[in-house]
Amino acid sequence: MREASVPAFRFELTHQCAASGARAGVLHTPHGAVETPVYMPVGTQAVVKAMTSREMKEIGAQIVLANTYHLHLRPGADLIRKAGGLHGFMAWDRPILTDSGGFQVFSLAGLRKITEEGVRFRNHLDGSQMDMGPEESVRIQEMLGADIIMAFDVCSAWPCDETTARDAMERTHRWAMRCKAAHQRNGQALFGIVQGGFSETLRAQSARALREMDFPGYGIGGLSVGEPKGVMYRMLDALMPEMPAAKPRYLMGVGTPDCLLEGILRGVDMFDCVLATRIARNGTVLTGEGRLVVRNARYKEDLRPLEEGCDCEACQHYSRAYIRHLIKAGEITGARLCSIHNLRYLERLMQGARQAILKDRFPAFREAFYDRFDMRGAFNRGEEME
RNA sequence: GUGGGUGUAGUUCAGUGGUUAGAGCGCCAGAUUGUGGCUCUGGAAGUCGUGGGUUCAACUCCCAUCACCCACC
Repeated sequence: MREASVPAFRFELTHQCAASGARAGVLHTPHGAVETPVYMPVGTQAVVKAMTSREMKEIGAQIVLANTYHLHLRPGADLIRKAGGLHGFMAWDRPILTDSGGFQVFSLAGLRKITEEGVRFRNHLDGSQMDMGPEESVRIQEMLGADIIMAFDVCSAWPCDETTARDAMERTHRWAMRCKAAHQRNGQALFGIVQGGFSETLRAQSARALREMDFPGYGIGGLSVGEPKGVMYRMLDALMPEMPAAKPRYLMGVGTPDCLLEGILRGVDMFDCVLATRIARNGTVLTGEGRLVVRNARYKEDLRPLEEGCDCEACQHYSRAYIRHLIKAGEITGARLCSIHNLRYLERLMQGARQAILKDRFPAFREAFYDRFDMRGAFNRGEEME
């Protein structure tokens, strides 16, 4: 018997920009609505590093990620289920998305063996052996209780020959079917994941295959793994026409501010990325003018905020000189303030994008971003290889 | 005053006759895209206390001297 009290997952496409492929919508979940396009902060271990759930709310985060592999290893899904699922465990009453552990299969290469059945890991904490497959991943994700869960997929590397990419893609499709068959939890949405390496043909083929399986939403995986940005954009261009308009599209692991806008331009609704919080902990922040390495000596006596006009706690109360001092001194609060700023920066960027879409002015918004944002340096990765 | 010890990179120290003297930390910079990351990579930096001497060759051995430390008068 169905639990009528659990609202079903639903995506509402609110508006499509008349001047581009950019979309604005709303994800309706058991824990409330998420306005898209959305950047989802990553909280691998049931915490966005250095942040409390209350602070995440103050920043305006609508939804956060957690990771099946990491939480299964420690502290274990049983404990989290007993604690009221991830929502209860981490005191976060807004939506949560869990990644399946598929990406860990990829990033822990060398410590694992993949077969059709699943993956055998040597876990990175104590080296002991563990198995994970589509059914196991879904079972754990049901216990964790996120609003959106991801299929257990096979991610191929960059560069990658077409045969390897095709094998990974086809296995991803078979595993997607198995995830769907295994998934039972009411109200929780299971997203399939598009793979296909760096072949436009395979990407389109993967999107079609997933569409036929009829998932409530679709991840786009296997991108932003080191390829030039132009390659990633070509893959998006190739697969997007095959994606059902009525379902949300989630570009996994992206990214930098410019990549977010390029994704939105091409019709992506959801993103996640560790970049903002990771670079924050190493003393780098994002601003409308580009990246600012506040750790650098040039900011030693700079009493201005990280970014003029930013409404975040760091910018409202503290100077670059102070935050640099904290970072240099290894003080935790330095990492916290940079994280708060970067998360708030991306939140504001996405809000701006959404407003522009609703006014059919997304291309102009994107142009205005590039006019100010300094793309020199790291954010140019791979472009010279084009 | 006597005896002993120590003086080498910003700092703490390795280096005891043989190429352009090393390390940790610090400093400077770079990296970071579904987090194995308070991480990783690279760089700058020393007339080896000073002055003599021995030697083909001295951070290294000898003498003097200065500074600091310890012990004893």
